[in-house]
Amino acid sequence: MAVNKKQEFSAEEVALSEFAKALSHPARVAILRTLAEKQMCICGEIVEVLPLAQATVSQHLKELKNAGLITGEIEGVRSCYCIHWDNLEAMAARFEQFAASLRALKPVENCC
Amino acid sequence: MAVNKKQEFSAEEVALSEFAKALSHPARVAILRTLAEKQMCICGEIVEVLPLAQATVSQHLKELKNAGLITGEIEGVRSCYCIHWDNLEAMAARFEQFAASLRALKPVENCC
DNA sequence: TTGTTTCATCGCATATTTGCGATATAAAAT
DNA sequence: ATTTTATATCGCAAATATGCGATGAAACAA
Repeated sequence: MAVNKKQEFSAEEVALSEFAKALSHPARVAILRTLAEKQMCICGEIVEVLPLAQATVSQHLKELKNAGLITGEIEGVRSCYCIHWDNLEAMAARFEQFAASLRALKPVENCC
Repeated sequence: MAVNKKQEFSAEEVALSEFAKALSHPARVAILRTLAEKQMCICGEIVEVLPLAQATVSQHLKELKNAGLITGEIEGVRSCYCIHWDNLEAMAARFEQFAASLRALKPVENCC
């Protein structure tokens, strides 16, 4: 019945999966890359770079903001989005730690 | 109209987002962790560990298999799932490279 | 004041995901 | 041959995600 069972998993698993979900659409990956490349806060420029309508981009920006990966401030008539570097590093660390924890358990010989 | 625009992004962005999607549910993170911890191919034991029905676990296993992160073989009446270590490392490398590519562009002073 | 610009949000349509009971399948056990 | 066991798949319901046109809101320009 599509009950949400996500909260029955460990906090770490949920946290990792939420970061992963933030990156689970190429538009959001592209937005992060664009924000980094611009070396500055940009606004509607993202819309011009992506093959998506303004409303759709705005929604992806909102999701990245909810995930904590970017910040967004209204500056007059424009909006200024930046990468939240601390949280981005926290996400990278989480992914690395997860990979490392699996790697540490890798058997010498795989059974299949 | 919910047209799928994913293929209008770069191959790298799509590849990263697909790996991310594989990890975007805590059940799938938990399955990978469990497979690593067991140090062996396990079968229905995953169902006992997770708070999900057998049919649901089977579906998550299928998605992990489609993403290339695990292998699955039928062994008599049982199924044997293992982590696909090469592809797991490929995924880890992709995430790391993405983080590194953003990090390299981090400005000395953030504008917001 | 009246437009114009920039962006967020609403409302809708469609697609995909999540979850599970029921059933199918196939090997193994009796 | 029949039953049991383990697992995949089907079919459904509900939830969530994706996409965008239309509209709203707020600053700015005329």
